[in-house]
Amino acid sequence: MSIFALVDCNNFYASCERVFKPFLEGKPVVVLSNNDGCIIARSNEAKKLGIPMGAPFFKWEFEMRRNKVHVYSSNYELYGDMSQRVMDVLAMHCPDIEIYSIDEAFLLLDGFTWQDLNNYMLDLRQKIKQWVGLPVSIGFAHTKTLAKIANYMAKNHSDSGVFDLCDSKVREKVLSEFPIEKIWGIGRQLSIRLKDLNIHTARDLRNADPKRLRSHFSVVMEKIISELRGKSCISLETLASGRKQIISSRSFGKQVTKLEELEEAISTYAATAAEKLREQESVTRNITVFLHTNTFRENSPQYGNHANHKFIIPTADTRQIVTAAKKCLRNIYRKNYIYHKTGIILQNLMPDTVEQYDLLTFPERQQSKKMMALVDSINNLYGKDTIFYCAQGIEKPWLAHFNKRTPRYTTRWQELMKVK
DNA sequence: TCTGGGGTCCTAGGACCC
DNA sequence: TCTGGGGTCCTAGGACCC
Repeated sequence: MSIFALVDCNNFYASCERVFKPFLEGKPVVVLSNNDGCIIARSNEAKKLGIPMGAPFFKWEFEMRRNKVHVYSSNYELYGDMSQRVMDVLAMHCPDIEIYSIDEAFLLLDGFTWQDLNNYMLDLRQKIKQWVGLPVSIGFAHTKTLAKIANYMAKNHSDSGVFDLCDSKVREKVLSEFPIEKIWGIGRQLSIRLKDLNIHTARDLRNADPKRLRSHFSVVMEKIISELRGKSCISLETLASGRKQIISSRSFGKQVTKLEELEEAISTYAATAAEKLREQESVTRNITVFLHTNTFRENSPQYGNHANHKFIIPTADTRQIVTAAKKCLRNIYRKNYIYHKTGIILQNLMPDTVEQYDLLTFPERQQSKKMMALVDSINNLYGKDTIFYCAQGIEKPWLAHFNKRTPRYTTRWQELMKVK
């Protein structure tokens, strides 16, 4: 039987802020989303104050000030870099690693069973704390779904920060008390329907009839049951397989009504998406552009729409993608609305090596690739947006704001920490 | 003034083909 | 005048995840 570990950083964004501000240790910390809109990360102290995940900042501002909560805008560049450092340490300790999200990774420990896994994981945890400065929790078990549960236990019911769910007696006890809505893949809707069937705990679900539940729900539910039984159905996806779609969108930092501003915004997002596309060495065949007003403002007139463009020859050229995106935007733009958000989705991605040559466009395509490679290399060397497309705008009045962002200590020379 | 952003997978249903 | 059955592909929408 295989053994999977799930390594998960504790309160990742809040912990990243603490690395560079040690005085935050033991104090409540929260991190906000774009535009300082919602609370998206909380330290344990902030959780204890009852501040919920995803709550709008303005509703909690007073309460947080009263409790001296330290509030930061999100600093994705910093978090991305810190994440990379954690993943590097993990990769040094286990060759089979799947980076599942910015703060989580699965490890396949099959080759390590000759030693005491618990000690190996304790040591790994200690090294990440010492070398990167971040606290992590590690759970391990025979399937990924069980490893998720083990990780929950490590985080909430273990002093060491490591939890072993391989032992059948321990597993039986944990599953019998583990609520279904906390199981990986069971969200709000599914847990309501499962409870109607008198299934309340992970043990109840494990003991249920997989075929019957498959007909009630879907093949996903059948897999979850197998995983709970210790039969691995969800394998480790070690290859960076490349995304199947790329989205780039943001809410605006102010009210936007003019087409010109929307065009700048969509050009900016299109350029970002195209960069990501080239990074994973893909081309897109199909893009969707959407825009909409603020659905929370029920009293102002609402409008939302989307438009599609197909490329005859798949592309990763920012110029083509920006042009197509602007064309889509003009098709769906209507005057006299206050817009809140626009964005672009690149779909039907394929490797850029699979080229459908066209006798006439071949040379043009080679030029395009060279041009884009040059732009990317300049921006990689000297920093993002060293050169950019005029269509993206210069002043960008529509840009989201981050009023409480900390310096990007690890990725910008100008923002390097100063020691006095 | 102020409510995030970026993903995946599955299913149902329509269009189309033979 | 009548109109089956099987298959594929695509899209929209729902549910979930971090």
